[in-house]
Amino acid sequence: MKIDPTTTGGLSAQIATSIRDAIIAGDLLVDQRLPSEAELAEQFNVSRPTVREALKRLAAQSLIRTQRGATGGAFVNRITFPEAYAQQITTSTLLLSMNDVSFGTACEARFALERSCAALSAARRTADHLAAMRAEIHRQSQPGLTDEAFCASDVTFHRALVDGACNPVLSYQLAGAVEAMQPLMNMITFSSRDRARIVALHIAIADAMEAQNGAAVASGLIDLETETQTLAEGVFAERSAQR
Amino acid sequence: MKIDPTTTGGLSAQIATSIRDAIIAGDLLVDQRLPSEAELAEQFNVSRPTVREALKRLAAQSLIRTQRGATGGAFVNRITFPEAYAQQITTSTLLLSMNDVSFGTACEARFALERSCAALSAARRTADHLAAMRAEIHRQSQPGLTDEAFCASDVTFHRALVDGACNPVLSYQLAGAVEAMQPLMNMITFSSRDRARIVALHIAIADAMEAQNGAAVASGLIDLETETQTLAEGVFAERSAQR
DNA sequence: GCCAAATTAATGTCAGACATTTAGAATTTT
DNA sequence: AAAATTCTAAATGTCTGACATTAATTTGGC
Repeated sequence: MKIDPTTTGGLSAQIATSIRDAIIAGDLLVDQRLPSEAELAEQFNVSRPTVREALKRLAAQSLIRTQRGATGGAFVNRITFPEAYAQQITTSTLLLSMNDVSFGTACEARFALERSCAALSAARRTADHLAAMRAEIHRQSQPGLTDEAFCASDVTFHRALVDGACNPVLSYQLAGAVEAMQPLMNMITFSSRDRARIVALHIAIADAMEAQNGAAVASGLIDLETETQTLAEGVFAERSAQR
Repeated sequence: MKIDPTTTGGLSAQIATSIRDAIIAGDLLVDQRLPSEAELAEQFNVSRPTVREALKRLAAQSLIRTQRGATGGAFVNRITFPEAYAQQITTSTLLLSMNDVSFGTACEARFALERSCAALSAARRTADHLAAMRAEIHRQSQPGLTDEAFCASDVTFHRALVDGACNPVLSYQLAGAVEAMQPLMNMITFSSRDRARIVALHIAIADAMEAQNGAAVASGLIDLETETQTLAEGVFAERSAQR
């Protein structure tokens, strides 16, 4: 495992890249122990702090985990779905908030992706998924709910829909798309009339899920996207008028 | 900016979490300079190496960038789409390779997601997107192409299709799904007959794109998924027979 | 007034030490 | 002999202090 001097960013970055490539290439298998920090320092001909910085970089990406103690050390980590979810959500959220992506573009992407699992979810959803969706609809109907709580419930509703496809890969890929929209949605103030319309659309989708009618789920999602886009346009028009 | 002692994983992890939360919450804006390492060390009451480990963790997630020199320091980084792509692809690839996700599950998710942009891509694709797809089809038809090169070209073809939707958020979300499949596809050996069938399906999809017929693109993708799944089943059946 | 050299402030790296944790071996006790 | 306890060793976690490197700024000379 040698370092490639063409890669930039300092020694610790080069070492991190070197180890990461070894993991991706399969030279280091899951749960395999890396050499100790002192040994790595000797191998790469750098000091221990430099090695440590490299290892922390890898730990930040969940590529390794470290364990203290006599038999401790750095181990190649099996990335779990929850870990991958969390990373994806963080990255997606920041990507949207930092690149002034328009609401319309993000919304379009989100609903397009979500529609992709309509058929699968309708076919495979369990009673639990349906119950989770109904529960969120009930919560959304409560008066006195803050806008933030309403949005959070909306996210939970859609994640239940996505999870209904019973495909963990699909759930993972969609986690970022669904969750990253929440900050954007939070910018919107929902009147009680708006909420009623959204709840009605959610009910229609849940009904379609109950009937295992994939086409109806997809069309319900289209209606919901239209409603959301219209609502957002109104909000943004009002904002720019105030200026 | 205080640290939360309940978070686990050592001081550097706590400090990294604290700064990350400040960035996500918007307390630190893009391009804003963080205090110097020495100042952070004083603020958090830790030593400089500990602060540095925390900063390296954030740098690994592209949350900050560092600059040397008199006016240097750590700056909140604007995550670019290419950076986000790279992270997503790494995470997705490792997630699939380390969790023995079945080929069928991954393939299903990938094509479901890709179909989600069929309509948009058909409607908005430029001549460039179409040309890129045709170019890859031509490459795939070349005899003497290695399986790996064939798969790589396949990925490029599909990314061109996805990019045709002209929605960067969609492209980003799909990058992981499309690219992470490549290692799994590489496990398959494509006979020249297999390749011919795949190329024929690609041509059908490209033709549909040229005609801006979204439904035809979607149905072409369904055919391609069916073909891919059948092909994979054959390969895996043969492998298990050999055992 | 302009160009070059010194200054300075920051990150990058190194060396060595001590603290802490943990598994396993050695020892003592029952 | 078995079980509980203590000891030991190996590893990560952290601290201190120093020096190297980089790049903007200031200063000095022409």
